[in-house]
Amino acid sequence: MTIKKQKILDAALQLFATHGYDATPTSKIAKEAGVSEGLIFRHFESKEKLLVFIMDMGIEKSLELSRGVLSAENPKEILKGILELPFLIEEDIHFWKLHHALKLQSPEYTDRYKTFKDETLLEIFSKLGYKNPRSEAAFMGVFLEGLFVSILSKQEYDYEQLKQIIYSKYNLNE
Amino acid sequence: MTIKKQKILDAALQLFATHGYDATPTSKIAKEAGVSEGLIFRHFESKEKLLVFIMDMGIEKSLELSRGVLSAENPKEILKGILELPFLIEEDIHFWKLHHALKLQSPEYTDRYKTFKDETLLEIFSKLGYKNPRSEAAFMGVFLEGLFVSILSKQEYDYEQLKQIIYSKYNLNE
Amino acid sequence: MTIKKQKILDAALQLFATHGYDATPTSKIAKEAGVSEGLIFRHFESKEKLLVFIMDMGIEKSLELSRGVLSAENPKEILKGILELPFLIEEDIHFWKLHHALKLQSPEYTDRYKTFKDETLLEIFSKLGYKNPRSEAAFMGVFLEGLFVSILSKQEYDYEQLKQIIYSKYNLNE
Amino acid sequence: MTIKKQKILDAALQLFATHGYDATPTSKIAKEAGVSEGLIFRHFESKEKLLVFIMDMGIEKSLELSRGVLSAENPKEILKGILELPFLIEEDIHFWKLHHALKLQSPEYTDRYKTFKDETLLEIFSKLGYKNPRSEAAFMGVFLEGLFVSILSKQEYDYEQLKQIIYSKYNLNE
DNA sequence: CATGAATGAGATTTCATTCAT
DNA sequence: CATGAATGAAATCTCATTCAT
Repeated sequence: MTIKKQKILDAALQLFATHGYDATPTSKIAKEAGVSEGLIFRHFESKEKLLVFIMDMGIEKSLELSRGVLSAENPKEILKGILELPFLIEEDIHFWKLHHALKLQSPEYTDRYKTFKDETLLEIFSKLGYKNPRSEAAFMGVFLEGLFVSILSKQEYDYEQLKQIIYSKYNLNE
Repeated sequence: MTIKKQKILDAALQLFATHGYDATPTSKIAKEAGVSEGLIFRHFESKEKLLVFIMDMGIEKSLELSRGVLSAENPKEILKGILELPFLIEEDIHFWKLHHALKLQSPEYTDRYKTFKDETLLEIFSKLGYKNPRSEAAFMGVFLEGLFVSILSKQEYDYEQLKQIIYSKYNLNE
Repeated sequence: MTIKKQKILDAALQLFATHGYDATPTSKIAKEAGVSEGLIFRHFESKEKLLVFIMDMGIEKSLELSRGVLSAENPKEILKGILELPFLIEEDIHFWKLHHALKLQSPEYTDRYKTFKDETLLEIFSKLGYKNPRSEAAFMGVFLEGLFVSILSKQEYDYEQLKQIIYSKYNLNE
Repeated sequence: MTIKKQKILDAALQLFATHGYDATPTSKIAKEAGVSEGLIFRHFESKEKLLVFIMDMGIEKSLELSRGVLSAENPKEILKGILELPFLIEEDIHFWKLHHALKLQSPEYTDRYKTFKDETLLEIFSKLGYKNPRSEAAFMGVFLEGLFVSILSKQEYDYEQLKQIIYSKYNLNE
């Protein structure tokens, strides 16, 4: 990976996240990256493949991070870890903004992560012995989704108290 | 409102929602609406003003609907009503998809609704006598946000059970 | 057919014929036609479809002309007519230059005419009662091909004498 | 001549012949030759000089071949030899396809061969004692041209019979 | 001799917008 | 009110060529 290729990736991610994929011309990416416009196409063939590359990389990284969190032994620890995940997006905020923007209108770019998330939650609550794990997984899925969006849109909630509500619901404080 | 103007609005909303504002050319709107491209500009001046028109109309309608729900006397009834709101979007699914898509990347089009929602929730939980209404409002805000997104993205959860979790949390079943 | 659309066709045919399809940018066509570059694509969608349109039109016109010549009663008159065809290309010289240029490298644009020509020659010599009509058709096909190319490349031959050689071969003089 | 230089020549000739000079990017030549794009320019300076090199080489080879054929003593033998020339192009089919493609639209690359051909034919028929050698040369020129094109475009004629027609015309069977 | 990253000019195409009818 | 021809700016993409290694 040459420096310039990396600069293109950085610039593209930031611009796609901030203004949207369709609203971002390759000329702007090139300028932001300090690179000729042609180089984008030498490295990525097309604007869309650049997007795919960015999404694949980001999802791969996220999956790795998530798998780390989920490798804990104690199921309650895993649940605590999952609750922390939304707060770990800060450093990848651009990726997650883009991810979120694509989710509804171009789900093909984000499906891989969605599948992983759904399956993981279901597994967790099965392991925890809930009699209706599917229902609990749904609740957590919905709540986590809302948490993600709230953090992404910089809602100024008291997130510690929010977490407490979940902690007491699942007896995570003991 | 002539028939053709309405057709333009319908086509634009559907296309903006499905593919995104930037990814939708006016030519496609015109074709979908069965109308000449020029007519769009005669009625709405510019593509952006067409978007603003659509968003304003949609938000107005939503506020009206919400105000209906919120006019109930009993605060618990209001809360029940709020919980139903995410399920009422089905018929305005295009508007809400678009709303959601704009929220993060072009918040200027959606701020009016957001402000309304935040203030309303806070007021409800104050009325209900919670000692920390801001915190409960945050929880419900986050949960509702997740619920919206889940419904928008056609997640096949068992939403009745989900509601029950909230119902028991706030003793809405009595 | 608006005037400008016709101007585009004229300019494109002339430039494609003179410099080749690939060597002719649409910007040059637009300038030559006195038209905005975008208009080319409004009318023809793509540069290649513009080429197809030109070729189809030209072939249609040629087939019509040819059918006129071939409608004579007397088979010898028909043969005379065929021999005149290469000399009728002067007014469509641009089309035929382009036709010739595409024949070997992009035969898909010219096949329709080729098929017509082959079948017609065979039919003629069958009607004339030659015992080996296929062979005579081949000879005339080859000779006509050479004649076309020679005229296209402005070879300064004495074409009257050339015709005489064929006339005496097939006894067309009596 | 290094192996790689030769590979570039082979690939370029094949691609120029098949798709045309303008339609062939240097990147494709490089890929086809299994060579870096830069190497093309190290060896040939520019794409156009590569074309010139190819054409000059090919014409030189053709002239040599032709001179062999024409060195026969008996003028009728020479004529027979000339009639065979179109059938010798099989092994240089790519060169001749390219030659043919350039003839009308970029004659500067092919003039050398044309001049040679015209002068040679005239000389032959003068030596053979025809009273109108120019006219016979024209006829043969036209016929040969047609023969070349027919063979290049893989027309499935019975070429033996075609040759016989010429053989009897010039009493070459004696 | 050879590579491959990089450029910049230009090619094709798209698209919001204008305007005469 | 409505059309559709036309524009011009900008978007995506291509490609011959250069250059450091």
